[in-house]
Amino acid sequence: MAETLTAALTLKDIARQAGVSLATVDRVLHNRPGVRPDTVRRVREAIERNSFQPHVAAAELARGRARRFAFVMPSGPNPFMQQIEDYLGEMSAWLSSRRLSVEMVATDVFDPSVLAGTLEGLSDDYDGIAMVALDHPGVRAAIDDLVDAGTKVVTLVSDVPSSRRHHYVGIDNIAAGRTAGALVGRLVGQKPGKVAIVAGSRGLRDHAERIFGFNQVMASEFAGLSVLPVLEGRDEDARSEQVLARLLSRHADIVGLYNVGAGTQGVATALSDAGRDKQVVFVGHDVTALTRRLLLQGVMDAAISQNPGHEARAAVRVLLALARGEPILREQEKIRIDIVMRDNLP
Amino acid sequence: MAETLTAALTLKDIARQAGVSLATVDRVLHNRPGVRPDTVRRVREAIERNSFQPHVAAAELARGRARRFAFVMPSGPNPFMQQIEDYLGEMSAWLSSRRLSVEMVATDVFDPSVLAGTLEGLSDDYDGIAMVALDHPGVRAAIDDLVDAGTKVVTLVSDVPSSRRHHYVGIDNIAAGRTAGALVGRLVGQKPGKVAIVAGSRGLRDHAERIFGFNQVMASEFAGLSVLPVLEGRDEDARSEQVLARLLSRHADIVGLYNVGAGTQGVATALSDAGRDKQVVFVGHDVTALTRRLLLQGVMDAAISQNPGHEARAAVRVLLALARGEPILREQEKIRIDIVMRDNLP
DNA sequence: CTCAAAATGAGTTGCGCACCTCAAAACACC
DNA sequence: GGTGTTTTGAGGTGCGCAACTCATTTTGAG
Repeated sequence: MAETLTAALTLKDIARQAGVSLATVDRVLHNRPGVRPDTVRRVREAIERNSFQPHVAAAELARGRARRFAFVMPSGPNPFMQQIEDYLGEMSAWLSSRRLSVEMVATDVFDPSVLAGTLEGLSDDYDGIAMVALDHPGVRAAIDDLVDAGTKVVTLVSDVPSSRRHHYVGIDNIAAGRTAGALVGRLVGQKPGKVAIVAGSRGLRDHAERIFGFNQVMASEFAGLSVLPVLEGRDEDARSEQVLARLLSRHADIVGLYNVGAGTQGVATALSDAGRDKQVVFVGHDVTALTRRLLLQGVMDAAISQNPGHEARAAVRVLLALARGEPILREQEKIRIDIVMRDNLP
Repeated sequence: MAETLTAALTLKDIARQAGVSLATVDRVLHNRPGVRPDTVRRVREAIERNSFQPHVAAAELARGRARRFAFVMPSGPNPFMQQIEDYLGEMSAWLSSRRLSVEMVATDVFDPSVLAGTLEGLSDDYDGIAMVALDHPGVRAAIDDLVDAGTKVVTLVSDVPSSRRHHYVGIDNIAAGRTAGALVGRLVGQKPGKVAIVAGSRGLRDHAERIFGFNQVMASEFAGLSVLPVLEGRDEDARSEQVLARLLSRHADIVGLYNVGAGTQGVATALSDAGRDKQVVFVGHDVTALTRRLLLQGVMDAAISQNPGHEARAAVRVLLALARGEPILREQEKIRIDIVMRDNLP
């Protein structure tokens, strides 16, 4: 246990060791011009050698101006997004005691040109941006422009992997689909039969990925179950109910159901009205007031969830770490695929 | 969106508003003596009125001395505890850039008098302590002494609810047991039969609670399954294997198995040797290299997990917030009961 | 060698607060 | 009224760094 106490070095110590002045160390640390490459190397070495870390409190204090972050979210009512906003609200004391400001920017994230237009002016106003974004060339270009302007960008829930965004905060949707598939298969048991899928639209990247993962598992491991063609409910209750009701009436041997997106209320209603809510294994996404109730009632059997509170906080922490040049705790910021059943409801 | 920019008030502003000097505000803020009750009230009101938050970076910088935390953990090899240590190691950059020191203190947490003795001297050396503690009167008294001395105390993994510890970082073990029960019951399906339980010891609080929750669910919802008396494996592989092997040979109709604690290798071996690893639904705890392999092989069907990385980080964050007098983000620090199956392995 | 440009040293200021001292004022009590 | 005690004001210092200014030295091109 003879660990030497972390010496609490300061910039001054580094300057002395490197044989330069404080100003030069400061220039190196902030990549400012006016330092010979050889000198840069010497300073970097001194920093490495002592594994020196600038005192974040001192740095933050000296900065003066506060950092401003924006969350670009879909306009219109959406319980999941609403939860993210709520959790940000709960952080307000945490944020203000760090002189951080977080603002919400609502826009039509489903229209690439509208979204790209919204993003355009933002880099002047904000140090960092978290966004729920569509994967589209126009959006990709807008993101890259933000990055070039020095703004930190993280994608939230839905990724744009082809862009140069700094980080993605969300789940692996293929794995989520696989998990849903395994749950449906296992919970159905030995019983052979058909499995239905209700999605918002096959065009949404995350939905497509989930369906892909789901089918993967069904095909490879549950030969007794045959998957019916995907129904498109457009994430709306009325339409989801309608298309599912028709399917149920045509197939008496449906034993499993995977609801990929929203429209959960409609799906549940169709099941109940057909009097088959107890026989069909029903797996969906996200823990909301509704899915919570359906789980407790036994209508839903499991929900695949990405913790929205975690996502909101992770996005803020990642933006902050990026802005400060701190390393990101990858393990901490990774969003896990939660399986939520009645007894481990959060 | 006409939200007025958070005014970034300072102590000086509060002093002016309350009509007192900086020194008096400082006294109120730190509960130092020498201020008339009426004046205290005026200052408090000014703080409330502006919902003023001291700038944590400035406070931290002005403090000077670093904060020291200790993790009191069981000595001897224990993969779960090892993981917590590893995750703390991954935080080292984060810690040192905040001038925080975290030290590990190994002790025999299962011997109340040894543990109490270890805790005794610690309050002089540390500002905060996270501990894996037994629920025992002697330990409770030692914890209360620490709290009285001004040290912040959080219990980790295993709680001592009767003590005055400031916070518990860990899961609700009854709910964990219920979740395990629901999983075994659901995954077994319609098949009737018997269910075995292997625990470390019925004397451990967390094991007892898990068994309680498990039995609760089995009794109320899976009438077709009968639970056999609990086997005690002392968390050792050899003994767990031995007792389970004997049980398997006596009961040909075992369809489910709940392994409450460690000794997982022994349990798996017993199952495999009996050639029944595919027929018996096997649910256990924690994601380790071993359980990961068993899940992938299909020997284990699900693992109930409490994210050790999250627990380590949450303990540090809670200690820090307590030491600074900041509010705790309860939602963030809550440890969830994760259901881990093959497809959502983290 | 000369001169401009680049690199560097030296120094200052201020961020917002904790923590300290010392003196002055207000107060309580007899 | 005097005495001792409590409360308050005023002020200073320093934490470690960012972000500047300005003077000086070094470098390279011609």
